Amino acid sequence: MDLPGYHPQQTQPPGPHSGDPVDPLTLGGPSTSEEYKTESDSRPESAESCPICGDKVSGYHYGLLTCESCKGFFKRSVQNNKYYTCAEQQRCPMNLWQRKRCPSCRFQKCLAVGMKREAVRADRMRGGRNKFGPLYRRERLIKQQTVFHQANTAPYRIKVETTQIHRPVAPNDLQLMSSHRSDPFTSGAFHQSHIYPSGMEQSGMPMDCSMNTDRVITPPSLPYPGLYHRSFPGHLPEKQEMPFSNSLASAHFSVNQLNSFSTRSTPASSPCLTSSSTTPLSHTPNLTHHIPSSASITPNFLSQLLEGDQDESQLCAKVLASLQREQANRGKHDCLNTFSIMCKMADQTLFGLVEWARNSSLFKEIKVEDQMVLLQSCWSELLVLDHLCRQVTYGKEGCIYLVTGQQIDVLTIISQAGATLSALVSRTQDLVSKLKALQLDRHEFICLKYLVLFNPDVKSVQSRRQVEQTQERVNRALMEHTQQSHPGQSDKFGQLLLRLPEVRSISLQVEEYLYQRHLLGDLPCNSLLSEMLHTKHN
DNA sequence: AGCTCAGGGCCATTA
DNA sequence: TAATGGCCCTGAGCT
Repeated sequence: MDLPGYHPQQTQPPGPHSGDPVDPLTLGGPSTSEEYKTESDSRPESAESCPICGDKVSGYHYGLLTCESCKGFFKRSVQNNKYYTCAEQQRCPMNLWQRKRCPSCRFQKCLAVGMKREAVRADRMRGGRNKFGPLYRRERLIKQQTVFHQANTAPYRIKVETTQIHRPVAPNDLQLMSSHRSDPFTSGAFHQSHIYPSGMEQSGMPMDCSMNTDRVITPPSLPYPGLYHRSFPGHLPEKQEMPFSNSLASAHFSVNQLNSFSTRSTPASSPCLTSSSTTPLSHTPNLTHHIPSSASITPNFLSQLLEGDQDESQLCAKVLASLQREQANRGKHDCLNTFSIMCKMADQTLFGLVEWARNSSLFKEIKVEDQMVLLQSCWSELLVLDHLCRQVTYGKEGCIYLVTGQQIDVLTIISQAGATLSALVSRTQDLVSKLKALQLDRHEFICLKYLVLFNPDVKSVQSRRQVEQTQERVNRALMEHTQQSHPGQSDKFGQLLLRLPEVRSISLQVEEYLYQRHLLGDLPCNSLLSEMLHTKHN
Protein backbone atom coordinates (compact mmCIF):
# COMPACT_ATOMS: atom_id res chain seq x y z
CA MET A 1 0.00 0.00 0.00
CA ASP A 2 1.17 3.49 -0.71
CA LEU A 3 0.09 6.04 1.73
CA PRO A 4 0.05 9.65 0.82
CA GLY A 5 3.03 11.76 1.64
CA TYR A 6 3.28 13.44 4.97
CA HIS A 7 2.24 16.57 3.23
CA PRO A 8 -0.35 15.81 0.63
CA GLN A 9 0.40 18.53 -1.82
CA GLN A 10 -2.30 20.98 -2.36
CA THR A 11 -2.66 23.33 -5.16
CA GLN A 12 -0.40 26.04 -4.07
CA PRO A 13 -1.03 29.57 -5.02
CA PRO A 14 1.44 31.00 -7.40
CA GLY A 15 4.33 31.47 -5.09
CA PRO A 16 6.40 34.56 -4.91
CA HIS A 17 8.67 33.36 -7.60
CA SER A 18 11.46 35.65 -8.17
CA GLY A 19 12.22 34.51 -11.60
CA ASP A 20 13.94 31.32 -10.85
CA PRO A 21 17.59 31.80 -10.17
CA VAL A 22 18.39 28.70 -12.13
CA ASP A 23 16.40 27.42 -14.95
CA PRO A 24 16.28 23.66 -14.68
CA LEU A 25 16.32 23.47 -18.42
CA THR A 26 19.67 25.08 -18.65
CA LEU A 27 21.35 23.41 -15.75
CA GLY A 28 24.82 22.25 -16.42
CA GLY A 29 26.03 18.76 -15.68
CA PRO A 30 25.47 15.70 -17.75
CA SER A 31 22.98 13.56 -15.90
CA THR A 32 21.28 16.23 -13.88
CA SER A 33 20.46 18.47 -16.75
CA GLU A 34 18.71 15.62 -18.45
CA GLU A 35 16.86 14.71 -15.32
CA TYR A 36 15.72 18.21 -14.72
CA LYS A 37 14.77 18.58 -18.29
CA THR A 38 12.46 15.65 -18.23
CA GLU A 39 11.13 16.63 -14.87
CA SER A 40 10.24 20.11 -15.89
CA ASP A 41 8.60 18.75 -18.96
CA SER A 42 6.58 16.04 -17.41
CA ARG A 43 6.44 16.30 -13.69
CA PRO A 44 3.59 18.33 -12.34
CA GLU A 45 5.43 19.24 -9.21
CA SER A 46 8.05 21.16 -11.09
CA ALA A 47 5.61 23.98 -11.47
CA GLU A 48 4.75 24.07 -7.79
CA SER A 49 6.04 26.28 -5.09
CA CYS A 50 7.84 25.21 -1.98
CA PRO A 51 5.40 24.98 0.94
CA ILE A 52 7.98 26.61 3.15
CA CYS A 53 9.22 29.60 1.19
CA GLY A 54 7.37 29.57 -2.10
CA ASP A 55 10.47 28.99 -4.18
CA LYS A 56 10.42 26.49 -6.99
CA VAL A 57 10.38 22.89 -5.84
CA SER A 58 13.15 20.64 -7.02
CA GLY A 59 11.73 17.32 -5.88
CA TYR A 60 10.80 15.38 -2.82
CA HIS A 61 13.04 16.10 0.09
CA TYR A 62 12.67 14.65 3.56
CA GLY A 63 9.03 13.88 3.13
CA LEU A 64 7.60 16.46 0.80
CA LEU A 65 8.13 18.59 -2.22
CA THR A 66 10.44 21.45 -1.38
CA CYS A 67 12.94 23.70 -3.04
CA GLU A 68 16.63 22.94 -3.11
CA SER A 69 17.31 25.69 -0.65
CA CYS A 70 14.94 24.47 2.04
CA LYS A 71 16.18 20.96 1.48
CA GLY A 72 19.72 22.09 2.20
CA PHE A 73 18.65 24.20 5.12
CA PHE A 74 16.72 21.36 6.69
CA LYS A 75 19.56 18.93 6.14
CA ARG A 76 22.12 21.22 7.74
CA SER A 77 19.84 22.03 10.62
CA VAL A 78 19.25 18.39 11.46
CA GLN A 79 22.75 17.16 10.76
CA ASN A 80 24.34 19.86 12.85
CA ASN A 81 21.72 19.70 15.59
CA LYS A 82 21.03 23.36 15.17
CA TYR A 83 19.02 25.09 17.78
CA TYR A 84 17.58 28.37 16.61
CA THR A 85 15.76 31.01 18.51
CA CYS A 86 13.43 33.54 17.07
CA ALA A 87 14.04 37.18 17.88
CA GLU A 88 10.40 37.94 17.30
CA GLN A 89 7.42 35.92 18.36
CA GLN A 90 7.95 32.94 16.13
CA ARG A 91 5.71 34.44 13.58
CA CYS A 92 8.20 35.61 11.02
CA PRO A 93 6.91 35.65 7.48
CA MET A 94 8.46 32.99 5.34
CA ASN A 95 9.00 33.60 1.69
CA LEU A 96 11.70 33.63 -0.91
CA TRP A 97 13.09 36.95 0.22
CA GLN A 98 12.74 36.56 3.94
CA ARG A 99 13.53 32.94 4.48
CA LYS A 100 17.09 33.74 5.52
CA ARG A 101 16.03 36.19 8.17
CA CYS A 102 14.83 33.75 10.77
CA PRO A 103 16.16 30.21 10.69
CA SER A 104 14.10 29.41 13.74
CA CYS A 105 10.81 30.11 12.04
CA ARG A 106 12.06 28.53 8.86
CA PHE A 107 12.93 25.32 10.64
CA GLN A 108 9.66 25.35 12.53
CA LYS A 109 7.84 25.74 9.27
CA CYS A 110 9.81 22.89 7.77
CA LEU A 111 8.57 20.67 10.56
CA ALA A 112 5.09 22.12 10.49
CA VAL A 113 4.55 21.34 6.83
CA GLY A 114 5.80 17.82 7.35
CA MET A 115 9.53 17.56 6.68
CA LYS A 116 10.85 14.51 8.46
CA ARG A 117 13.89 14.74 10.68
CA GLU A 118 14.28 11.00 10.48
CA ALA A 119 14.70 11.18 6.73
CA VAL A 120 18.04 12.88 7.29
CA ARG A 121 20.38 9.96 7.55
CA ALA A 122 22.30 9.63 10.73
CA ASP A 123 24.97 7.61 8.98
CA ARG A 124 25.23 10.20 6.22
CA MET A 125 25.21 7.47 3.65
CA ARG A 126 24.74 8.79 0.16
CA GLY A 127 22.47 7.59 -2.54
CA GLY A 128 19.72 5.08 -2.49
CA ARG A 129 16.14 5.57 -1.62
CA ASN A 130 14.76 6.36 1.72
CA LYS A 131 12.10 4.44 3.50
CA PHE A 132 9.45 6.97 2.50
CA GLY A 133 9.79 6.12 -1.17
CA PRO A 134 6.48 4.32 -1.39
CA LEU A 135 4.84 7.18 0.42
CA TYR A 136 6.02 9.66 -2.16
CA ARG A 137 4.77 7.59 -5.03
CA ARG A 138 1.20 7.75 -3.97
CA GLU A 139 1.32 11.52 -4.02
CA ARG A 140 2.99 11.58 -7.37
CA LEU A 141 0.30 9.35 -8.78
CA ILE A 142 -2.34 11.76 -7.65
CA LYS A 143 -0.47 14.66 -9.15
CA GLN A 144 0.06 12.96 -12.43
CA GLN A 145 -3.59 12.19 -12.48
CA THR A 146 -4.33 15.85 -12.08
CA VAL A 147 -2.08 16.66 -14.99
CA PHE A 148 -3.80 14.07 -17.10
CA HIS A 149 -7.07 15.69 -16.25
CA GLN A 150 -5.74 19.06 -17.15
CA ALA A 151 -4.75 17.66 -20.49
CA ASN A 152 -8.31 16.44 -20.77
CA THR A 153 -7.18 12.86 -20.88
CA ALA A 154 -8.46 11.64 -17.58
CA PRO A 155 -7.30 8.12 -16.79
CA TYR A 156 -10.74 7.22 -15.68
CA ARG A 157 -14.06 8.65 -16.55
CA ILE A 158 -16.96 8.59 -14.24
CA LYS A 159 -20.17 7.85 -15.92
CA VAL A 160 -22.91 10.39 -15.71
CA GLU A 161 -25.83 8.70 -14.13
CA THR A 162 -28.38 11.37 -13.89
CA THR A 163 -29.99 13.95 -16.03
CA GLN A 164 -27.99 17.07 -16.08
CA ILE A 165 -29.76 20.30 -15.70
CA HIS A 166 -27.86 23.51 -15.82
CA ARG A 167 -29.48 26.15 -13.87
CA PRO A 168 -28.69 29.78 -14.18
CA VAL A 169 -26.49 31.04 -11.45
CA ALA A 170 -28.44 32.68 -8.74
CA PRO A 171 -27.83 36.35 -8.15
CA ASN A 172 -26.41 35.43 -4.83
CA ASP A 173 -23.92 33.18 -6.52
CA LEU A 174 -22.89 35.82 -8.96
CA GLN A 175 -22.16 38.20 -6.24
CA LEU A 176 -20.32 35.80 -4.09
CA MET A 177 -18.48 33.87 -6.70
CA SER A 178 -17.50 36.61 -9.00
CA SER A 179 -13.94 35.49 -9.14
CA HIS A 180 -14.93 32.07 -10.29
CA ARG A 181 -17.51 32.67 -12.90
CA SER A 182 -15.75 30.63 -15.45
CA ASP A 183 -15.69 27.70 -13.18
CA PRO A 184 -17.94 24.90 -14.24
CA PHE A 185 -19.27 24.72 -10.73
CA THR A 186 -20.74 28.13 -10.81
CA SER A 187 -22.35 27.45 -14.10
CA GLY A 188 -24.31 24.66 -12.57
CA ALA A 189 -22.33 21.70 -13.75
CA PHE A 190 -22.63 20.15 -10.35
CA HIS A 191 -26.01 18.84 -9.45
CA GLN A 192 -28.08 18.24 -6.49
CA SER A 193 -28.83 14.80 -7.79
CA HIS A 194 -25.27 13.93 -7.12
CA ILE A 195 -25.61 14.53 -3.51
CA TYR A 196 -27.25 11.16 -3.24
CA PRO A 197 -25.11 8.11 -3.29
CA SER A 198 -25.55 6.37 -6.56
CA GLY A 199 -26.00 3.19 -4.67
CA MET A 200 -29.59 4.25 -4.58
CA GLU A 201 -29.89 3.63 -8.26
CA GLN A 202 -27.95 0.46 -8.28
CA SER A 203 -29.58 -1.12 -5.38
CA GLY A 204 -32.92 -1.47 -6.92
CA MET A 205 -34.13 1.99 -6.15
CA PRO A 206 -33.66 3.92 -9.35
CA MET A 207 -33.65 7.61 -8.97
CA ASP A 208 -36.69 9.37 -10.19
CA CYS A 209 -35.66 11.32 -13.21
CA SER A 210 -38.31 13.90 -12.67
CA MET A 211 -36.84 14.57 -9.33
CA ASN A 212 -33.48 15.06 -10.82
CA THR A 213 -34.58 18.12 -12.61
CA ASP A 214 -35.24 19.73 -9.33
CA ARG A 215 -32.14 18.50 -7.74
CA VAL A 216 -30.02 21.22 -9.10
CA ILE A 217 -27.20 22.23 -6.92
CA THR A 218 -24.58 24.78 -7.23
CA PRO A 219 -21.57 22.95 -6.04
CA PRO A 220 -19.39 24.05 -3.26
CA SER A 221 -17.57 27.06 -4.52
CA LEU A 222 -14.29 28.55 -3.61
CA PRO A 223 -14.85 32.23 -3.27
CA TYR A 224 -11.38 32.89 -1.97
CA PRO A 225 -8.52 31.08 -3.59
CA GLY A 226 -6.28 32.23 -0.81
CA LEU A 227 -8.16 30.01 1.53
CA TYR A 228 -6.42 27.04 0.11
CA HIS A 229 -2.96 28.14 0.97
CA ARG A 230 -1.33 25.72 3.29
CA SER A 231 -1.54 27.15 6.70
CA PHE A 232 1.26 27.61 9.08
CA PRO A 233 0.75 28.16 12.75
CA GLY A 234 0.89 31.81 13.43
CA HIS A 235 1.46 32.54 9.82
CA LEU A 236 -1.90 32.84 8.26
CA PRO A 237 -4.89 33.95 10.22
CA GLU A 238 -7.07 31.33 8.67
CA LYS A 239 -8.55 29.93 11.79
CA GLN A 240 -9.49 33.26 13.16
CA GLU A 241 -10.61 34.76 9.92
CA MET A 242 -11.68 32.10 7.56
CA PRO A 243 -12.69 34.25 4.67
CA PHE A 244 -15.51 31.95 3.82
CA SER A 245 -18.67 33.83 3.39
CA ASN A 246 -22.13 32.52 3.87
CA SER A 247 -22.06 31.75 0.21
CA LEU A 248 -20.70 28.35 0.73
CA ALA A 249 -23.77 26.90 2.13
CA SER A 250 -26.48 29.36 1.39
CA ALA A 251 -25.68 29.99 -2.22
CA HIS A 252 -25.41 26.40 -3.16
CA PHE A 253 -28.92 25.28 -3.00
CA SER A 254 -31.76 26.30 -5.12
CA VAL A 255 -35.22 26.85 -3.76
CA ASN A 256 -36.36 23.78 -5.64
CA GLN A 257 -33.98 21.62 -3.93
CA LEU A 258 -34.90 22.89 -0.57
CA ASN A 259 -38.47 22.09 -1.29
CA SER A 260 -38.09 18.75 -2.92
CA PHE A 261 -34.98 17.35 -1.48
CA SER A 262 -34.67 18.30 2.11
CA THR A 263 -31.06 18.99 1.49
CA ARG A 264 -30.34 21.94 3.60
CA SER A 265 -27.59 24.35 3.93
CA THR A 266 -26.75 25.42 7.37
CA PRO A 267 -24.72 28.55 7.29
CA ALA A 268 -24.73 28.93 10.98
CA SER A 269 -23.33 25.54 11.62
CA SER A 270 -21.07 25.13 8.70
CA PRO A 271 -17.48 24.76 9.69
CA CYS A 272 -16.53 26.56 6.55
CA LEU A 273 -17.79 29.94 7.54
CA THR A 274 -16.22 32.97 8.95
CA SER A 275 -15.34 33.18 12.55
CA SER A 276 -18.22 35.44 13.15
CA SER A 277 -20.69 32.94 11.95
CA THR A 278 -19.09 29.65 12.50
CA THR A 279 -17.80 27.72 15.38
CA PRO A 280 -14.87 25.52 14.65
CA LEU A 281 -14.68 22.26 16.44
CA SER A 282 -12.93 23.68 19.41
CA HIS A 283 -15.58 26.30 19.93
CA THR A 284 -18.62 24.35 19.10
CA PRO A 285 -21.35 24.57 21.69
CA ASN A 286 -22.12 20.89 21.18
CA LEU A 287 -18.76 20.03 22.53
CA THR A 288 -18.14 20.60 26.12
CA HIS A 289 -14.84 21.65 27.52
CA HIS A 290 -14.53 21.28 31.18
CA ILE A 291 -10.99 20.36 31.73
CA PRO A 292 -9.95 21.26 35.19
CA SER A 293 -6.77 23.23 35.18
CA SER A 294 -5.51 21.30 38.11
CA ALA A 295 -4.41 17.75 38.57
CA SER A 296 -2.51 15.00 36.84
CA ILE A 297 -0.60 14.92 33.64
CA THR A 298 -3.66 14.19 31.59
CA PRO A 299 -4.43 17.73 30.43
CA ASN A 300 -0.95 18.06 28.98
CA PHE A 301 -1.18 14.70 27.37
CA LEU A 302 -4.60 15.51 26.01
CA SER A 303 -3.27 18.75 24.62
CA GLN A 304 -0.54 16.77 22.96
CA LEU A 305 -3.14 14.51 21.44
CA LEU A 306 -5.10 17.46 20.20
CA GLU A 307 -2.06 19.00 18.56
CA GLY A 308 -2.32 18.61 14.87
CA ASP A 309 -5.91 17.50 15.05
CA GLN A 310 -7.58 18.27 11.80
CA ASP A 311 -9.18 21.62 11.39
CA GLU A 312 -12.63 21.02 9.99
CA SER A 313 -12.64 24.19 7.96
CA GLN A 314 -9.36 23.33 6.32
CA LEU A 315 -10.54 19.85 5.55
CA CYS A 316 -13.72 21.27 4.14
CA ALA A 317 -11.72 23.63 1.96
CA LYS A 318 -9.50 20.81 0.76
CA VAL A 319 -12.40 18.63 -0.18
CA LEU A 320 -14.15 21.45 -1.95
CA ALA A 321 -10.99 22.37 -3.80
CA SER A 322 -10.50 18.78 -4.79
CA LEU A 323 -14.05 18.44 -6.02
CA GLN A 324 -13.81 21.69 -7.87
CA ARG A 325 -10.55 20.65 -9.50
CA GLU A 326 -12.04 17.38 -10.51
CA GLN A 327 -15.07 19.01 -12.00
CA ALA A 328 -13.06 21.77 -13.62
CA ASN A 329 -11.03 19.12 -15.40
CA ARG A 330 -14.15 17.50 -16.71
CA GLY A 331 -16.05 20.34 -18.18
CA LYS A 332 -19.68 21.22 -18.11
CA HIS A 333 -21.14 18.09 -19.59
CA ASP A 334 -19.18 15.47 -17.77
CA CYS A 335 -20.30 15.68 -14.21
CA LEU A 336 -19.14 13.56 -11.37
CA ASN A 337 -21.83 11.19 -10.27
CA THR A 338 -23.06 10.94 -6.72
CA PHE A 339 -21.04 7.95 -5.75
CA SER A 340 -17.89 9.45 -7.19
CA ILE A 341 -18.47 12.64 -5.25
CA MET A 342 -18.93 10.66 -2.08
CA CYS A 343 -15.79 8.68 -2.81
CA LYS A 344 -13.88 11.84 -3.48
CA MET A 345 -15.03 13.26 -0.17
CA ALA A 346 -14.09 10.08 1.63
CA ASP A 347 -10.79 9.93 -0.19
CA GLN A 348 -9.85 13.46 0.78
CA THR A 349 -10.99 12.87 4.33
CA LEU A 350 -8.87 9.77 4.41
CA PHE A 351 -5.93 11.75 3.15
CA GLY A 352 -6.48 14.15 5.99
CA LEU A 353 -6.68 11.36 8.52
CA VAL A 354 -3.48 9.78 7.29
CA GLU A 355 -1.83 13.16 7.41
CA TRP A 356 -3.13 13.68 10.93
CA ALA A 357 -1.79 10.34 12.08
CA ARG A 358 1.57 10.78 10.50
CA ASN A 359 2.00 14.24 11.91
CA SER A 360 1.08 13.08 15.36
CA SER A 361 4.06 13.02 17.66
CA LEU A 362 2.92 9.76 19.25
CA PHE A 363 2.59 8.09 15.90
CA LYS A 364 5.96 9.34 14.76
CA GLU A 365 7.54 7.47 17.62
CA ILE A 366 6.76 4.11 16.11
CA LYS A 367 8.41 2.51 13.11
CA VAL A 368 7.26 3.59 9.69
CA GLU A 369 6.45 -0.03 8.85
CA ASP A 370 4.19 -0.20 11.88
CA GLN A 371 2.65 3.13 11.00
CA MET A 372 1.63 1.77 7.65
CA VAL A 373 0.34 -1.48 9.07
CA LEU A 374 -1.74 0.33 11.67
CA LEU A 375 -3.18 2.74 9.15
CA GLN A 376 -3.99 -0.08 6.80
CA SER A 377 -5.83 -1.75 9.59
CA CYS A 378 -7.88 1.12 10.94
CA TRP A 379 -8.45 3.54 8.09
CA SER A 380 -12.14 2.75 7.78
CA GLU A 381 -12.68 3.02 11.52
CA LEU A 382 -11.01 6.40 11.48
CA LEU A 383 -13.29 7.44 8.64
CA VAL A 384 -16.33 6.30 10.57
CA LEU A 385 -15.16 8.04 13.73
CA ASP A 386 -14.51 11.17 11.73
CA HIS A 387 -17.99 11.01 10.30
CA LEU A 388 -19.48 10.43 13.75
CA CYS A 389 -17.59 13.35 15.18
CA ARG A 390 -18.90 15.58 12.42
CA GLN A 391 -22.47 14.47 13.05
CA VAL A 392 -22.23 14.93 16.79
CA THR A 393 -20.63 18.33 16.35
CA TYR A 394 -22.50 19.86 13.46
CA GLY A 395 -25.27 17.51 12.50
CA LYS A 396 -28.87 18.49 12.94
CA GLU A 397 -31.46 15.97 13.97
CA GLY A 398 -32.42 13.81 11.03
CA CYS A 399 -29.70 15.08 8.76
CA ILE A 400 -26.34 13.88 7.67
CA TYR A 401 -23.70 16.53 7.66
CA LEU A 402 -21.18 16.20 4.86
CA VAL A 403 -17.59 17.27 5.10
CA THR A 404 -18.45 19.96 2.56
CA GLY A 405 -20.86 21.56 4.98
CA GLN A 406 -23.95 20.34 3.19
CA GLN A 407 -26.70 18.39 4.85
CA ILE A 408 -28.84 15.57 3.59
CA ASP A 409 -32.09 14.40 5.03
CA VAL A 410 -31.58 10.92 6.46
CA LEU A 411 -35.10 9.72 5.77
CA THR A 412 -34.79 10.63 2.12
CA ILE A 413 -31.63 8.60 1.85
CA ILE A 414 -33.06 5.64 3.65
CA SER A 415 -36.20 5.70 1.57
CA GLN A 416 -34.31 5.77 -1.69
CA ALA A 417 -31.18 3.79 -0.98
CA GLY A 418 -30.79 0.07 -1.29
CA ALA A 419 -30.93 -2.27 1.65
CA THR A 420 -27.22 -2.26 2.42
CA LEU A 421 -26.82 1.47 2.35
CA SER A 422 -30.03 2.07 4.25
CA ALA A 423 -28.95 -0.29 6.98
CA LEU A 424 -25.59 1.35 7.14
CA VAL A 425 -27.06 4.81 7.39
CA SER A 426 -29.51 3.72 10.07
CA ARG A 427 -26.88 2.03 12.15
CA THR A 428 -24.63 5.02 11.91
CA GLN A 429 -27.38 7.41 12.85
CA ASP A 430 -28.22 5.26 15.86
CA LEU A 431 -24.66 5.50 16.96
CA VAL A 432 -24.69 9.24 16.41
CA SER A 433 -27.69 9.51 18.71
CA LYS A 434 -25.96 7.50 21.41
CA LEU A 435 -22.84 9.60 21.17
CA LYS A 436 -24.85 12.80 21.26
CA ALA A 437 -26.57 11.54 24.39
CA LEU A 438 -23.18 10.91 25.90
CA GLN A 439 -22.22 14.51 25.15
CA LEU A 440 -18.97 13.52 23.61
CA ASP A 441 -16.40 16.26 23.57
CA ARG A 442 -13.43 16.91 21.38
CA HIS A 443 -10.92 15.38 23.76
CA GLU A 444 -12.89 12.21 23.96
CA PHE A 445 -13.15 11.95 20.22
CA ILE A 446 -9.45 12.40 19.76
CA CYS A 447 -8.82 9.74 22.37
CA LEU A 448 -11.11 7.34 20.54
CA LYS A 449 -9.23 8.06 17.34
CA TYR A 450 -5.96 7.25 19.04
CA LEU A 451 -7.37 4.12 20.64
CA VAL A 452 -8.45 2.91 17.23
CA LEU A 453 -5.14 3.87 15.65
CA PHE A 454 -2.89 2.31 18.26
CA ASN A 455 -4.25 -1.16 18.06
CA PRO A 456 -1.69 -3.67 19.35
CA ASP A 457 -3.78 -6.55 18.09
CA VAL A 458 -3.02 -5.75 14.49
CA LYS A 459 -1.08 -8.56 12.90
CA SER A 460 2.51 -7.97 11.90
CA VAL A 461 2.98 -4.99 14.17
CA GLN A 462 6.60 -5.14 15.17
CA SER A 463 6.64 -2.75 18.09
CA ARG A 464 3.62 -4.31 19.70
CA ARG A 465 4.63 -3.36 23.21
CA GLN A 466 5.11 0.25 22.27
CA VAL A 467 1.73 0.38 20.54
CA GLU A 468 0.16 -1.27 23.53
CA GLN A 469 1.71 1.17 25.94
CA THR A 470 0.52 4.12 23.92
CA GLN A 471 -2.95 2.71 23.75
CA GLU A 472 -2.96 2.20 27.51
CA ARG A 473 -1.75 5.72 27.99
CA VAL A 474 -4.51 7.13 25.84
CA ASN A 475 -6.98 4.90 27.57
CA ARG A 476 -5.90 6.25 30.95
CA ALA A 477 -6.09 9.80 29.70
CA LEU A 478 -9.58 9.21 28.43
CA MET A 479 -10.65 7.71 31.70
CA GLU A 480 -9.23 10.56 33.76
CA HIS A 481 -10.73 13.12 31.42
CA THR A 482 -14.21 11.65 31.56
CA GLN A 483 -14.02 11.44 35.35
CA GLN A 484 -12.84 15.00 35.69
CA SER A 485 -14.92 16.70 33.06
CA HIS A 486 -18.11 14.76 33.58
CA PRO A 487 -18.15 13.73 37.23
CA GLY A 488 -21.90 13.27 37.00
CA GLN A 489 -21.54 10.61 34.37
CA SER A 490 -19.62 8.02 36.29
CA ASP A 491 -19.96 5.44 33.58
CA LYS A 492 -19.09 7.65 30.66
CA PHE A 493 -15.71 6.09 30.13
CA GLY A 494 -17.17 2.61 29.92
CA GLN A 495 -19.98 3.82 27.69
CA LEU A 496 -17.49 5.33 25.30
CA LEU A 497 -15.43 2.19 25.05
CA LEU A 498 -18.57 0.19 24.47
CA ARG A 499 -19.20 2.19 21.32
CA LEU A 500 -15.94 1.13 19.71
CA PRO A 501 -17.06 -2.37 18.68
CA GLU A 502 -20.00 -0.77 16.92
CA VAL A 503 -17.65 1.63 15.16
CA ARG A 504 -15.59 -1.36 14.11
CA SER A 505 -18.61 -3.21 12.89
CA ILE A 506 -19.88 -0.27 10.88
CA SER A 507 -16.48 0.27 9.39
CA LEU A 508 -16.33 -3.33 8.23
CA GLN A 509 -19.72 -2.92 6.65
CA VAL A 510 -18.53 0.24 4.94
CA GLU A 511 -15.52 -1.60 3.60
CA GLU A 512 -17.70 -4.41 2.37
CA TYR A 513 -20.06 -2.00 0.65
CA LEU A 514 -17.20 -0.11 -0.96
CA TYR A 515 -15.59 -3.30 -2.09
CA GLN A 516 -18.78 -4.43 -3.75
CA ARG A 517 -18.97 -1.11 -5.55
CA HIS A 518 -15.35 -1.48 -6.44
CA LEU A 519 -16.05 -4.87 -8.03
CA LEU A 520 -18.80 -3.22 -10.02
CA GLY A 521 -16.23 -0.75 -11.25
CA ASP A 522 -17.82 2.18 -9.49
CA LEU A 523 -14.93 3.14 -7.28
CA PRO A 524 -12.46 5.60 -8.79
CA CYS A 525 -9.41 3.45 -9.24
CA ASN A 526 -6.69 5.95 -8.48
CA SER A 527 -7.89 6.74 -5.03
CA LEU A 528 -6.41 6.14 -1.64
CA LEU A 529 -9.71 4.55 -0.77
CA SER A 530 -9.39 1.90 -3.44
CA GLU A 531 -5.78 1.29 -2.52
CA MET A 532 -6.71 0.71 1.08
CA LEU A 533 -9.47 -1.64 0.05
CA HIS A 534 -7.15 -3.50 -2.24
CA THR A 535 -4.52 -3.87 0.42
CA LYS A 536 -6.98 -5.42 2.79
CA HIS A 537 -8.55 -7.74 0.28
CA ASN A 538 -5.20 -8.88 -0.98
C1' DA B 1 21.48 -3.80 -16.67
C1' DG B 2 19.87 0.56 -16.94
C1' DC B 3 17.07 4.03 -15.01
C1' DT B 4 15.08 6.88 -11.37
C1' DC B 5 15.26 10.01 -7.81
C1' DA B 6 16.07 11.39 -3.09
C1' DG B 7 19.83 12.12 0.27
C1' DG B 8 24.63 13.83 0.84
C1' DG B 9 28.67 16.58 -0.33
C1' DC B 10 31.01 20.35 -2.42
C1' DC B 11 31.86 24.99 -3.12
C1' DA B 12 30.86 29.70 -4.92
C1' DT B 13 28.16 33.26 -3.17
C1' DT B 14 25.98 35.99 0.33
C1' DA B 15 24.94 38.22 4.68
C1' DT C 1 33.18 33.63 8.80
C1' DA C 2 29.19 31.11 9.02
C1' DA C 3 25.19 30.32 6.42
C1' DT C 4 23.10 29.71 2.13
C1' DG C 5 21.79 27.47 -2.03
C1' DG C 6 22.82 25.50 -6.58
C1' DC C 7 24.83 21.71 -8.63
C1' DC C 8 26.51 17.14 -8.90
C1' DC C 9 27.47 12.48 -7.01
C1' DT C 10 25.82 8.29 -5.11
C1' DG C 11 23.34 4.11 -4.76
C1' DA C 12 18.93 1.44 -3.29
C1' DG C 13 15.01 0.28 -5.47
C1' DC C 14 12.46 -0.20 -9.54
C1' DT C 15 11.57 -1.66 -14.43
